[in-house]
Amino acid sequence: MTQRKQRATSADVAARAGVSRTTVSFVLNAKADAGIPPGTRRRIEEAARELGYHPHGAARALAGGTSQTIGLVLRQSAEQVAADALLAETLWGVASEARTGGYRVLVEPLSPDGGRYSELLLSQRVDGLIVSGPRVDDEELVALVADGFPIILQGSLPDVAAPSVDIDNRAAARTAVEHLIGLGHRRIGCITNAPLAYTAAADRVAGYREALAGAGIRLDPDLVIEGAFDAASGYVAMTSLLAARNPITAVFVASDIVAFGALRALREGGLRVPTDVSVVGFDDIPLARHFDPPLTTIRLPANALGAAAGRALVDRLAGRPTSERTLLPTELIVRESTAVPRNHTGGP
Amino acid sequence: MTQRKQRATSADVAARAGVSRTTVSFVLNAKADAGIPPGTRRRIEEAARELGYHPHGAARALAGGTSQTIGLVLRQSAEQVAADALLAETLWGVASEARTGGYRVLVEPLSPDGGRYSELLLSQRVDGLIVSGPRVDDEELVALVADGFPIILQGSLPDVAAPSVDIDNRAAARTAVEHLIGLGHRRIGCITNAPLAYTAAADRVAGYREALAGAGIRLDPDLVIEGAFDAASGYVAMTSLLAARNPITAVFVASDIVAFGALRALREGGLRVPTDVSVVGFDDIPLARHFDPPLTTIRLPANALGAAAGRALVDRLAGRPTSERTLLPTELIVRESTAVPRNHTGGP
DNA sequence: GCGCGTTACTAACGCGAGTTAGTTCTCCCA
DNA sequence: TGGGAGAACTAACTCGCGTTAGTAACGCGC
Repeated sequence: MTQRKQRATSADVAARAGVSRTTVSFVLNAKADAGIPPGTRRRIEEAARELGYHPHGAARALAGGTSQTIGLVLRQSAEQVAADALLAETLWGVASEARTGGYRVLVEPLSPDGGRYSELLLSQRVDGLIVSGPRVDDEELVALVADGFPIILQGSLPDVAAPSVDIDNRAAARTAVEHLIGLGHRRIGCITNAPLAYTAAADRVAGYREALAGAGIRLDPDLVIEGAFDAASGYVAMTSLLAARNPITAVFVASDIVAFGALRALREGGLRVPTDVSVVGFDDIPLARHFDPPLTTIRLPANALGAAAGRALVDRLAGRPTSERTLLPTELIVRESTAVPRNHTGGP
Repeated sequence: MTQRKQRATSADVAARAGVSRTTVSFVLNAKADAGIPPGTRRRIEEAARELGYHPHGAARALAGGTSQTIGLVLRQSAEQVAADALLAETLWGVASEARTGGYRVLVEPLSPDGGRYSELLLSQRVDGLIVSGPRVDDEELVALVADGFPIILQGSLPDVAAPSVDIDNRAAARTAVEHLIGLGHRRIGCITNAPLAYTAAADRVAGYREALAGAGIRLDPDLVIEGAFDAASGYVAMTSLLAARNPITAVFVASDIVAFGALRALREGGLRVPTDVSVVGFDDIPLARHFDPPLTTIRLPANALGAAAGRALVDRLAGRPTSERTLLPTELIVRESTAVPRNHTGGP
C-alpha cells in the first residue's frame, strides 16, 4: 500500500490557528450565536484549507446523531433490475435531490425473497429509507414503519402507514385505453407488465377495465394476459392473444419492454401495426420512440419520481410536513402505433 | 413524529448479561483469543437478542477506523445514464460482491463536468472507490490515486496507476468485424457508441481498423461515423452513411442502442437487414434478441464487470494482492442481423 | 506456601467530532 | 473603585464502540 499522509483533525486546525477545538467547530459549522470576530474566523478557515481538513464523517455522525445518509432499497430481483430501463434514472433523481438536502445515498439491492434491510436503519447507518417496489408481504417493512422510522415508499402499498410516491397507474392505464376506444376500437386486449401480485400491475388492469366499462364494452377475461417484465413474456402473451377466436383490433400492453415482444409477435404473425392492430405501451422508455412503429405510450416520469421520493424523505427528516401520498402526473404520448381500426366506418 | 423506543447500546447488553462491555464486544465480534466460556457467551447473545441490539455504525466506524462502505462514482451525465441499459446490472454486481465482503455501497452520480467526489474519501465516509466511466481529464482522480487511496477504475484510463476492470473493447470489436468479413463483406461501415474522447469508443474503432487491416481491406475514413449514446444518433449516423457514393454492405455499430436507431434508418431507407445490409451491434442489451431482426452483437458481461470491480476493491481493502488490469471475456452472439452479402459469389 | 500459568474477565483510553456550561478579559458607567 | 455586561473564547463532557493492558481467582506442581 502506498503511504498516505496523515489526515488532519479539528485539533490540528485549532492548534495551527491558535484557538480551541470548540472555536474551530463553531466557525466551520457556521454557528451564528457565538460571536467570533472576522479575524479569528479567517485564521481558522485558512488553517483548515492549508491542512486540507475534512471533518471525519463517522465522528460527525456519532456526535451529531445523524449519518446524513439515506438508504435506497431496491426490492427487485436481478432479472427485473436488468429489465428495468428506468431504474438508473430514478436513482439519479433520488441522489440529486438527496444531495441538495445534504444527504448521500446508500443503495441496497435486494432480491424479493432474501435479505434484510432493517439493519441499515437499526445500526443508524442511514437516517431514513426509500423502499422501491415494496411487496405486500413485507413484514420487515411493516415493523419498521410501525416503529416510526422515516420511510418513503416508492410505489403503492395499501395498509402501510408510510408516505408514498407513485404515479396514478389506474388513471394512466385508463387514459391509454380510452385513447384506443376513442379511435374506435372495441375489441381490446390487455397484456400486463407483471404478475398481478404487483400492485402496479393490478392497478393498470383496473384502469383498463374502467375504460372498457366507461365505454360500455363488456370485459372479455380471455383478453387479459399476464406479462412478466421482459419482452419474451410479451411475445408469448401476444401469441396467445392472437390465437383467440374473435380477433382483437388493439392491445394495451402495460410496459414498453413487454410491448416490444408483443410487437415482434404481431410482426411474425403477419399483422401490421397500426393497420391491423393498434398497440399502446406504458413507461415511455427512451427506445420507445424508435420502435417500429414508434410506440404510443404513457410517459412515466422516472427521474421526477426518484426526486419526489428523495425530497419527501429529506423533508421528513428535517421535520417538515410531508404529504402522505404524492401522485405524479403521467402523459399519453401519441406516436404511430395506434390508429383507427380497419373497416372503421367513422362514428362509434 | 412517532415515538420510537430508545436504541440499546453495548453497555445495556453488558448490564443485562452481568458482564463488562469489553466482554460483550469480544463475544459479538467473535474474538477467538479471549477465552469466553460457552455459558457467558450464551448469556450475552441472549441479552443482545432480547434488547434488539444493533451496533451503532458510526461508532464502529470511528473506533475501528473503517466505514465498511465503498463508493461507486458514476461519471456520466443524466442522459447517458438514462440511455445506459446495463448500468443497473453493473450496480447489482458491485453491490452483491461488496456485500459478501461485508461492505455497503454508496452511490455518487456525477455529471462529467460538475461535482467533486474526493470528499467521500477524505471524510472517510467510504473506504474506497469504484470510478465508472473515468475521463482522461479527471485531475481529481489522478490526485486521489497519487495519494494512494484505494480506487478501482471501471473502464480504461492509460497513465493512471489504479487497477482497472474492463472488457477488451478492441479485441471484441475486431471479433465483431471479422465476423462480417468472414461472411464476405468488404465494404463495412462503423458507427461509434460515443465521441472518440471516450476510450471505449476509440478502442472499438481501433478494433474495427485492425480487423480491416488484417483482411487487407483499405480503410475508408468516410465510413466511420460518430454516434453518441442514444438511438437518435444512430439514426442520423446511418442516414449519412447511406448517402455515401459507394454503398456499404455491412455496419458495425458499437452500441446496441445506437444500432437500434441505425436499424430504423435502414428500414426507412428501404433497405432490408440482413439481406441488403448486415448489422453487428455491441453490448447485448436484453432487448437485442428481440430486435427486428434479432441483433448479432457482442455480449458485454455487465453484472460480472460490476462484480469484478467490487471484488477487486474488497480485496485491495483487505490488503490482498489485486491484479492491475482485469479484462473480462466478451462473446460474439450471432443472431439474424448478419448474413452473406447479396450477390456474393462464395470465395473471398 | 510459594511461584507460575491459565482462565475469565474489567478499567480505562482513544477514535474525532459536537456542545454545554463556564471563564477570562475588556470596557463602561455609576 | 467597584460592579455589571457583553465579547471572545475554552474545559470538559458526550456519542458508542474497539482494544490494550492489567487484575483477580483458581489450579497445580514442588
